[in-house]
Amino acid sequence: MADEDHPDLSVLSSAIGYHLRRAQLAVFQDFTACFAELDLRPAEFSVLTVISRNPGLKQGEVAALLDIQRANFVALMDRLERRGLAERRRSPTDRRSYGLWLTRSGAQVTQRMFDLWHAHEDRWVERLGGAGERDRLLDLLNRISTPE
Amino acid sequence: MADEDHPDLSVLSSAIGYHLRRAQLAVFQDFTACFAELDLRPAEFSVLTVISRNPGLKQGEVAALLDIQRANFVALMDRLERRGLAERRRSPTDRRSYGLWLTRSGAQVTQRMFDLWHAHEDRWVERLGGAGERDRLLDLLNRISTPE
DNA sequence: TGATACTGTTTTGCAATATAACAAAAGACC
DNA sequence: GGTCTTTTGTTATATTGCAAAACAGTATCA
Repeated sequence: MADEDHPDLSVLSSAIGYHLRRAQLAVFQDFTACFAELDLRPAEFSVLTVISRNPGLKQGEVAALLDIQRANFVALMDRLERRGLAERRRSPTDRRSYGLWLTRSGAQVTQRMFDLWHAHEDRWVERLGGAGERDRLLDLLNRISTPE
Repeated sequence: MADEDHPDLSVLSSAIGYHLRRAQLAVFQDFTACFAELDLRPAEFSVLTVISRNPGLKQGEVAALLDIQRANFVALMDRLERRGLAERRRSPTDRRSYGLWLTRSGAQVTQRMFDLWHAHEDRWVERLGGAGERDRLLDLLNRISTPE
């Protein structure tokens, strides 16, 4: 039992999932604030990143890489295309599929995006106590999210 | 640029938010599977936990503790009440507010819930490499989610 | 050729979350 | 005591993220 002013949260305070959710929320909120200037959501950030590093990848491949359902990926890509950041180009060998590419404007935005991202990321690294702590965190998170 | 079979995800692979999201998703999916037997979502788990440890807390207080909007808490609590797990009792001193309590049946379910939870949690601790690693992870996550 | 599998798409539903507005009640202040 | 403000639970509504089913066009393969 807890006293009046300081409720007992001890069970939750040792729950991995509970803390993962809170941390993820904090980082995503900061992300949204940082990228308000470019009006980019986390999912769009990751899509632009993948396309910029791997131009020409098929739509379904990008979706699978990011664990996004093909069906949900459509509207996401529609928006990037409507904003002139990325485009679908018909595959010359497979008329069902599209390759995804950045537009010239999309490449510029992506460059600015990476700059913003480094600033965002650096702040969190500092808060964690340095790159070493960041690596430790990523290692632990990978043990959780890597299958098997 | 990346080769065909192994797309370059290096930028994302060092992104804290990206890995937080993936880890949180993995843990929550496992949570859902573990608690299918009791048909409890993560939010309901946390509410039952708080009420069981702090019976009589006001509805708004529980919501605030868990960072749940008062408005969204209503339906959540409605469901727990409809299932006979928890109940609202009018405060004797403030006719606007309710104190939240577990029912007898709710207390039993909560006990079973904690058992399931320990099994769920232990699996993840083992996967992390022991309680020491778990504590290290929680410490890092707290540095992220704790304000300032 | 014909059966089967893949690709992008549409539609739909559910759950989580956020905001605005409201009535009832409490508290503050003169 | 009577007004003004704040709190509490609630309703309604919109948005977002995510998942499943079904479909048409296309490729693959026996």
